[in-house]
Amino acid sequence: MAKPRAAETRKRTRIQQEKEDRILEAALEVFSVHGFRGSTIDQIAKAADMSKPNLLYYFRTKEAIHRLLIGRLLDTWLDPLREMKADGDPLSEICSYIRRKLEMARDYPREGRLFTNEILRGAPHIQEELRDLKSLVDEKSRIMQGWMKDGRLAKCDPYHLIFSIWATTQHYADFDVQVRTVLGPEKAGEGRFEDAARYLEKLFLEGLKP
Amino acid sequence: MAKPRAAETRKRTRIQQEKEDRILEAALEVFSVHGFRGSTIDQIAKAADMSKPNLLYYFRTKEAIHRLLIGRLLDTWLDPLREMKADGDPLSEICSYIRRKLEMARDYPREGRLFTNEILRGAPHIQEELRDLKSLVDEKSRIMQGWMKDGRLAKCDPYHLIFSIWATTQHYADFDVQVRTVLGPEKAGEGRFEDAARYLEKLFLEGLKP
DNA sequence: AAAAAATTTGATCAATTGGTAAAGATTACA
DNA sequence: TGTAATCTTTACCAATTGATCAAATTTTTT
Repeated sequence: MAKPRAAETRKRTRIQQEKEDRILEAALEVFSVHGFRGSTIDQIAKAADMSKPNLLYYFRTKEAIHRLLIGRLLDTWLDPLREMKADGDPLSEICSYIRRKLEMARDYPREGRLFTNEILRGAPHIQEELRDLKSLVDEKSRIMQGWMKDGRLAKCDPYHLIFSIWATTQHYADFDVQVRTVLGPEKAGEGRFEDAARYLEKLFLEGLKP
Repeated sequence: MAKPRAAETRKRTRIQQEKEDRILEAALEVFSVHGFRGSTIDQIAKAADMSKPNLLYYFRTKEAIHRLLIGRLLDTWLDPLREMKADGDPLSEICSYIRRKLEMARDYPREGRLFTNEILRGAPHIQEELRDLKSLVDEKSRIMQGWMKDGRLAKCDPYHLIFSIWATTQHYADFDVQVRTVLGPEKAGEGRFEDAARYLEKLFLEGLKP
């Protein structure tokens, strides 16, 4: 072939595998901070330690990289919510959900910010996924309403309950700079996530018990 | 004068006043969605319905517009927290704080998103203001700790308590698209803010009562 | 080791972008 | 009403940016 574009080749070579990973890692770093329009291919190439044409050999366009990252993200982003099961104890189910979301904010803050960037922009690339999200939330809301009817969970709006869990946990990824500045040097260590978990657990446990 | 730049003129003319307002309004609209780097002067000029050089007659640079918006924002952003007074009833003070923050998310969502954009980017332009924020939060935290010691508020980490209020209220500005999609056509009307207020009030009231 | 395939690079391009210069149009005011 | 100050526009510039191409280099396969 005269000029193979990496993605078009049948099976992925060792180099392809490695370079693509490096590009995606670099792109996540850059996109999560500057957003799509605010990021340049040069920036990403530099972060991946390769030349711009070389990067474009693996991904035809900037958008292709972004699309792949976003797609990959949404795939795993909702797993914690999916795991919430109707046959568990309501308050424990909610607490584990909070804990899992908080772990994601701690372990994958860049993915979280990538998502927030996208939503802030009006979610132009993920309209469809947002509709999937809606049906998942609808389903889990019905579960919660069942719990409320049985008197095992305080009566409240399950949608806003879910929003409040998303908001309080995602906050530690998106507003990380602010959180660390406000906590100050002594309280801003990695222990802040445990402090947050302890506080949130108490808030939701007391706030939602029937 | 050969070529006066509007800002340098002694007193502001009628036209200056009006045009600058229009520019700032347009810039808020654009910046709050696309962030600083993602926004172009052309976009802003178009939104303000004037030519690019005309816009640049009033503000020398894109950054000057952004700086002014950010500065103006931070000035009022913390007012709700400042209003929280030690001599009120703890739970009512916290509830009013939540209500005020929620009103800001409803009435000034663009300002909220402008702020979030800035923080997501690592807050490059507001390091100083963030330190002011810290001392305000430190002060209010001490008030809350006093309340806890007196048994008028559940014992918990006051910093994370404040974070959770910021997060849950700001969420309705930043994640507006997601909120409206998930709520669906019937529940996503303006009433969603009252639903949110009702839910949050209950959560924090029950979760934080001693 | 030679041929074939895959990868990398340097030069380059067209479009966009932030910003300027200067001439022309409008407004305020004596 | 005349004129000086203010405002607006047209034309333009230099830098950046997303992307391409062909040639050079490296890796894999035979």
